Amino acid sequence: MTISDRKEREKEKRRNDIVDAAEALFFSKGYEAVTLDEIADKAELSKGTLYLYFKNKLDLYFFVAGRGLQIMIDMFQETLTGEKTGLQKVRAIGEAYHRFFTQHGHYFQTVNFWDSREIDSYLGIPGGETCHQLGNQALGMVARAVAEGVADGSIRPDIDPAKAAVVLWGQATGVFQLLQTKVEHFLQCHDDFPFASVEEIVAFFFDMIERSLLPGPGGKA
Amino acid sequence: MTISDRKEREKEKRRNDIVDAAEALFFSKGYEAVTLDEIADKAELSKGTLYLYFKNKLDLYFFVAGRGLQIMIDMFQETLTGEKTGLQKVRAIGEAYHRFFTQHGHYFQTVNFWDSREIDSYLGIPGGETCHQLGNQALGMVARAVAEGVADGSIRPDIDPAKAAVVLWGQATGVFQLLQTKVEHFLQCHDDFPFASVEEIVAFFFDMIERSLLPGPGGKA
DNA sequence: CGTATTAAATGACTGGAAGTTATAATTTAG
DNA sequence: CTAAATTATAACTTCCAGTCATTTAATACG
Repeated sequence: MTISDRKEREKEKRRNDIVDAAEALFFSKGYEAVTLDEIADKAELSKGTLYLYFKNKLDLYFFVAGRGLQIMIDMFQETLTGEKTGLQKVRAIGEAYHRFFTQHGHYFQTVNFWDSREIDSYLGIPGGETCHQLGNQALGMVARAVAEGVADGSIRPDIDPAKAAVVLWGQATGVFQLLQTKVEHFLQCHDDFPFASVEEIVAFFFDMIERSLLPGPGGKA
Repeated sequence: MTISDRKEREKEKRRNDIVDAAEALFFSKGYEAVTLDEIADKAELSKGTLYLYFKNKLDLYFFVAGRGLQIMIDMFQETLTGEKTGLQKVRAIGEAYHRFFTQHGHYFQTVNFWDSREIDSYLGIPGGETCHQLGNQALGMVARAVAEGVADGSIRPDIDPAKAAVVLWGQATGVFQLLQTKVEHFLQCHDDFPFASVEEIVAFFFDMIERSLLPGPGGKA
């Protein structure tokens, strides 16, 4: 079926072009400020056509988020090559997540927009389902790294990998989100918050995490 | 000026009544699904009148968030009574934040909606300004508790209170947010995430935090 | 080649919601 | 009791997501 295959590929490419246009606009103006007419314009298509490829505006936005998640996962994958202890892998993922945050701030924001919604609100929408799956994949990578660390002794044995993955994920996301929305504020309030840089805070955060995972006194297992 | 005082109070009361109506609707249907006509209806006022008391829909929503923040701060205040070490105070605030999250989930969500926005997007809106101020107040309480802990030796000395406050706040918010939006999912996926309860995760989170603040080996100061 | 059938694209249209404003009602002051 | 000022109203405007009848293009077939 080379013929319907080609059509399939063309359709996929068209879909991709639309996401390209949408992404540029979303990144520059934010979700609400962008209209579908604008996107259609930029994609050199009519608005009606958009609805042949996406369920609605949110679905389209979630496709952008899906791209972000894929980039993030690829960055995780890359960083896991080489010999590492479980703890080192956890740290590597954390640092990759931080790189994703700094190098792809717009994607981070978009992913967060998806992630901060109740599950029910995006299951049933194609783009949302994709995000859901990719999100689980990312969380699974963290859980696996923690499990390895418990196995090889680099992480304290009384830790449940699944629980730890959820907590680590929430923590990192929360810290990055706070930094993204409030950095200028913190950096400006010299009196209350005399920070040198965002990196300083991130370094402190990673240090905290490592301390809490390390085997040592107080292990309750 | 008892006369303009009374007017002032009446205006304040009217404003409060509107927020009451808005809050009920926002809590039951979410921000986007609520229309100003509905709110006006419920408040037994016309839509135009709402604009005499609030700048726009978002401003009104931020006033609800402000209520939430005030409740939260009051809970923090309450929990800080009695003799406590700095570390105990940090933990107490953390637990109060958790209680706020469980007992006032709708407020938590509303506050989060505000908190996850860039500063510029809410400065200039009265409700947003209020939230901003209250948010700083809450963060300040955390920073002060950490500082006390460093002073009394219950927290390791190489910690910068301001930095720690930001990180702790981000961490807790991120974990709670993740739990709020994804609990059912985690509790349902028995295979990957065999959780007994949300409390278990929260307990684990608090344990992690305490470990990372405790004085002990590895202190780099 | 030319015609019929199917698929893809269009853009005018609809419904609904945020925000405005001219007018009316009410309250205050003299 | 009347004039001025404040407060409330609801009809109106604007804008945008989403729909659909129609047109255009692609494919299959005689």
